[in-house]
Amino acid sequence: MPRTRARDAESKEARRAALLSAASGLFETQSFAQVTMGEISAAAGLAKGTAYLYFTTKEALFLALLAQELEAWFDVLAEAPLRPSKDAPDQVAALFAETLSERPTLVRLLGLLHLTIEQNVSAELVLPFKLRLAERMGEVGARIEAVLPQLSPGDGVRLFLRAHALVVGLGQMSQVKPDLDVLLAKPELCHLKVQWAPELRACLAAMLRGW
Amino acid sequence: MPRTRARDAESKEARRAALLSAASGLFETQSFAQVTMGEISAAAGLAKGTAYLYFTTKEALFLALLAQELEAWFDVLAEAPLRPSKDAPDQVAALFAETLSERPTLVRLLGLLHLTIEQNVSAELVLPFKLRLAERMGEVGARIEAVLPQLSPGDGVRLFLRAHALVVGLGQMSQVKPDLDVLLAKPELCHLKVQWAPELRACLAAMLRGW
Amino acid sequence: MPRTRARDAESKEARRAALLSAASGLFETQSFAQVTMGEISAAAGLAKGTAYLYFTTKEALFLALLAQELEAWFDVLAEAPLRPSKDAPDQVAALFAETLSERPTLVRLLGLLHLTIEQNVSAELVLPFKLRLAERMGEVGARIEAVLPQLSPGDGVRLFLRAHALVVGLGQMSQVKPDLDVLLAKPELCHLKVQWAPELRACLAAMLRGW
Amino acid sequence: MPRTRARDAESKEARRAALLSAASGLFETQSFAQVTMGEISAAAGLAKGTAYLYFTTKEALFLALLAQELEAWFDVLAEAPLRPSKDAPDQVAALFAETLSERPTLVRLLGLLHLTIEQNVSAELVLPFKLRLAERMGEVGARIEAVLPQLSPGDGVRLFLRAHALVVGLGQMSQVKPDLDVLLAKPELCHLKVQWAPELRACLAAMLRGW
DNA sequence: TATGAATGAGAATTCATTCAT
DNA sequence: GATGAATGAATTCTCATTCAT
Repeated sequence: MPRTRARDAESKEARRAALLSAASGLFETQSFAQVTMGEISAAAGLAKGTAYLYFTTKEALFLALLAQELEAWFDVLAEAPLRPSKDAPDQVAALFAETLSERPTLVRLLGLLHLTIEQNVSAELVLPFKLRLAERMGEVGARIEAVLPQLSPGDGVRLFLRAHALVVGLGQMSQVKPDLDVLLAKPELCHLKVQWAPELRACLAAMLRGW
Repeated sequence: MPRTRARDAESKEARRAALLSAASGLFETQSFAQVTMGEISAAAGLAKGTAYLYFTTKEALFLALLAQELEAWFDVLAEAPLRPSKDAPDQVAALFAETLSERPTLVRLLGLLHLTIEQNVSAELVLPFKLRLAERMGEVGARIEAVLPQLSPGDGVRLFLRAHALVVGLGQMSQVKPDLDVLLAKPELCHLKVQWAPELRACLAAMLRGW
Repeated sequence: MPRTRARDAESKEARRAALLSAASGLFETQSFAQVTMGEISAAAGLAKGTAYLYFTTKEALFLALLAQELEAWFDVLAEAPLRPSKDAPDQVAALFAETLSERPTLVRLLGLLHLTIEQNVSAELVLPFKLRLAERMGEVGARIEAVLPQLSPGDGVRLFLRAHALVVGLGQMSQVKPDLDVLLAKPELCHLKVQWAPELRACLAAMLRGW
Repeated sequence: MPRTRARDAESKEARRAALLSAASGLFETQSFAQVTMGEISAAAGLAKGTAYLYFTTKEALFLALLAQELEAWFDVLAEAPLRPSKDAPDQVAALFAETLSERPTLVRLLGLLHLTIEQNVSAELVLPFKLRLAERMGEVGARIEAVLPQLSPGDGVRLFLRAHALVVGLGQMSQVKPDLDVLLAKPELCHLKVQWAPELRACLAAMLRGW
């Protein structure tokens, strides 16, 4: 165990990253409630209390993780090829659906943001997160506005918010208990089944076409 | 204490209704986790154990409450005037947004359905709920299909599912902590504010127009 | 369901027997705590409250069951061939071990008698049970005394009490959790394994030889 | 509240011992079920949760208490004077009966071992307990084998197991409810009375004589 | 900075028993 | 005699967070 003390900013940042990485790994196979601060610390090679030197609460830690994941996602969106065309709505919708499908952790964290994370983190901590989020949504949103003539300025950000809502809502609907899933196979109920990615894409595409 | 016993089916139904009503009242001002079975029973004038004669679990009780609320909502939708016209998409969207705005309990229960309720209730109890839900969505969905030429058969049900996702997602986004709400007033962040009803309406209208 | 009322002593006795039989059947596969009065009543085709017309408590019901089982066991012992001989101790020990092996319900009930049953039944109810028990132990005990010269008058009853203690103690020791049973296979621990019937027989035989 | 923290192994052992001592004290006048973890912690001057830093479950705590009591008992047996003689069986029996009479807590814990403790403790925790038990039974058992020619190698351990069964069985039989105890004074029933220590001694002595 | 022992709140559920009808 | 709705007591264990060293 690193009895060594992170003195310089660099090694402190390394500790922080180790904690985030550990949390991310554990969150892949367990729910937010199941992942404990003790496990995260241990997986990062630190003592329980040490985690609290870097993150004020468990929720703050996951907020940082979400910020990291979002940053990476926006990076991808910022470089994605976008060209004005008559099927631009579908292009954009597919871009969202595909890039998010590859990021299940991000999707699950987005489902935690409002109900779990924001409710247990001080406003001072959320503020920079929100500011950065607004910045990047504005930046990438502008690129999207550029290829979709029906979007007015500011609608790019709004698209992100609507997509967020769909991601969260559809995410919940597709997490079905196995024994219930069996029942949903009945012909009367099979219409209630929701496939996350195709549904997200279809919703976004329709929404953009009709914007 | 009411040593009186609900003997006939009628008075038993009254007890059941009293419990649902008590739960509904408590749920208005508290979260699902905060409302306890003890409180519900007491509010209904019954002993703690009595609630379990009518509902196998806390989740089963709230599932029944949701079923009741949904039934009432579908009743309203089934009688709402719907006429084919070029702004039918907006009419339908407005109908959803308005009727749901008046039913905050229903909206919050919908947010509980997949993550909390269905995960803790036996499949046998969910099955009739789902069947009835499918039935009514089919019934009202058909009415909606009739006024929206772009909807194919079955799209009515799909519309309900997509609306459900939006309701849940937007519902979470609009539950903002007061201190955070203050910060969202800043000019850089005000775009992130989500007003539930107008947003739901706009999303649904756009989606239907572009269906 | 028998809405018919047991008026005469005969049909009342039939009800009583039905309850005992139901309890016995359920107790074969479940523990005392797991068997509920509701289950017993239902299995006997009666309502829950009706069981309390025949037995004042759950423990009283099981005391009656034990009395029944004991009576049958004593009947067998009373007719078992017993002949004085130099290996009479082993004969008697074998008789106990074999007849009890065939009566697992009796063995389990004996383990319940002191800790569970007698602690929750009024003394007035235990008295006739004890009197009858003393009577039969005296009766069969005398037969045993007759073939074992080392036994003085009264030692037959004492033998029963000691056998009871062994039955209970060995009974507990042979109920080992499956995962623990695996560990007991180790060479260092295999000596700790106890086989109920052979051990009971060996203990009783040695005890009688050395009486 | 003792915000003081047991830092070194020594003070941690002291905390452990304090918990065991507290549990032992409470168990003297209450049953296992009546003694709560909260009471134990409080009696040890600790918070409820702290007990779980030292023992994974309530049963694990009582298993440790039993181990401690057994260790002390075996220490006494290991140093008890044992000499071969024609009344060695009675000597050994008396040794068991007397030393156990002085240890009512040990006797009651032995009655808990199979039914309550082992059923609720992980096999990993029971294993070292069993191994140590086998070791000490072997050690003291060998001493006993040395003074009793009728015992073959391994019979010492077997003696302990049989004694355990008797201890448990007789222990239950001598825990009679006061009101029942009055009835047992009747001349027809006084034969059913069991005095724990003399009876244990007599049983063991006879068993050893007839081994 | 790092540690890790100490803290303490928090709620669903079962089932023997009763008693009004 | 039969019913069955109503009663209500009772307790473990987890884990985020703190803070003395």
